[in-house]
Amino acid sequence: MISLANMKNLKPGDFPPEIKGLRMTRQRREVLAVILRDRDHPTANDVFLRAQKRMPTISLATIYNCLEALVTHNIVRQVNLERESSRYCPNLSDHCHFQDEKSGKIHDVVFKKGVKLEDILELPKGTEVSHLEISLKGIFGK
Amino acid sequence: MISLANMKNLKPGDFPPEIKGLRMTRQRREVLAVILRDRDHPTANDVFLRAQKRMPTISLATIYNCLEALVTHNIVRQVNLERESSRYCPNLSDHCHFQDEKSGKIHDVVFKKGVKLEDILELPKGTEVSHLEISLKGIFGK
DNA sequence: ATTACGAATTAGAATAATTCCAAATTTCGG
DNA sequence: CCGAAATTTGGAATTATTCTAATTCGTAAT
Repeated sequence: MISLANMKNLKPGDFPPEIKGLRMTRQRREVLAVILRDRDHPTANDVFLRAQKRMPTISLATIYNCLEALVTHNIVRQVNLERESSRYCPNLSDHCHFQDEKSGKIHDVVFKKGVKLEDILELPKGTEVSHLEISLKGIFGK
Repeated sequence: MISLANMKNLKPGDFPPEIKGLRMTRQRREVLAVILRDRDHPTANDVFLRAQKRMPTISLATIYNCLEALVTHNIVRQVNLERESSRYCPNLSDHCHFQDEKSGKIHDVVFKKGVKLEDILELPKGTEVSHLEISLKGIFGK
């Protein structure tokens, strides 16, 4: 599992073993470190501003490139809420997203144990789900 | 219930009674008629192209204005799939959307009878859901 | 019916997020 | 260490959507 701890002393070439076919660059390492550090579902621009602190020459285009690479390699998940800009999330376990209308904060929400999609939805025989996104908005309790 | 049939001879001022506080204009009537006619989840631009056939002077800005009015009055539902442009759906009953990767077509999918959100998700006490969107992608069976 | 006023329409400009481009740089296997 | 292939970069381009300000329209009250 990739964690902030593993990231700290990562050098080029040190990509965690589960990541195949993805070159390690300083920029990708930094983008991933930013996303693992504060797990607050930052936008590409948020990531850009944070990455710039430690790497002042990084460009926004690179942020987008890195994020795309991390997303297509299933290291990071892209989260789309309504028409807002995409956000990025290092939590790879099954979960959905709840945006609190008061604070704007996004919370990860997990499924109850044993819940299966086919128990919930009327899907025709032979349907294959490759992608599922559930997003909620409202007042988040607690 | 609003239907295409009701729409046909609608004159200004003839807005269906369940719609309060929304002025009836030729443009809104046409936009609504387009959405009710082919229930294929058109984008704003799709609606524009179709509305233009019967109303050649209508502008895209008006399409957006009308759609916004219809959406905020709960006459039409706005559907967001990934980063694509918004689509519009006249089906107001609880349902979610499945985009078939082969055809690109979007299918309405309903919940199994008796399924409640709180049975599915771990939501903290006091959570109030004001908006829920579930979207799926894959191969749609049948 | 006519009026008046707030609301809606329009074309075009503006914005925001994201993608594209082409040149310079970097990574990494051999 | 070398070289091919991938990546980074700044800036331009694109796309969906929103904004603006002038004109027109819908409707409630006369």
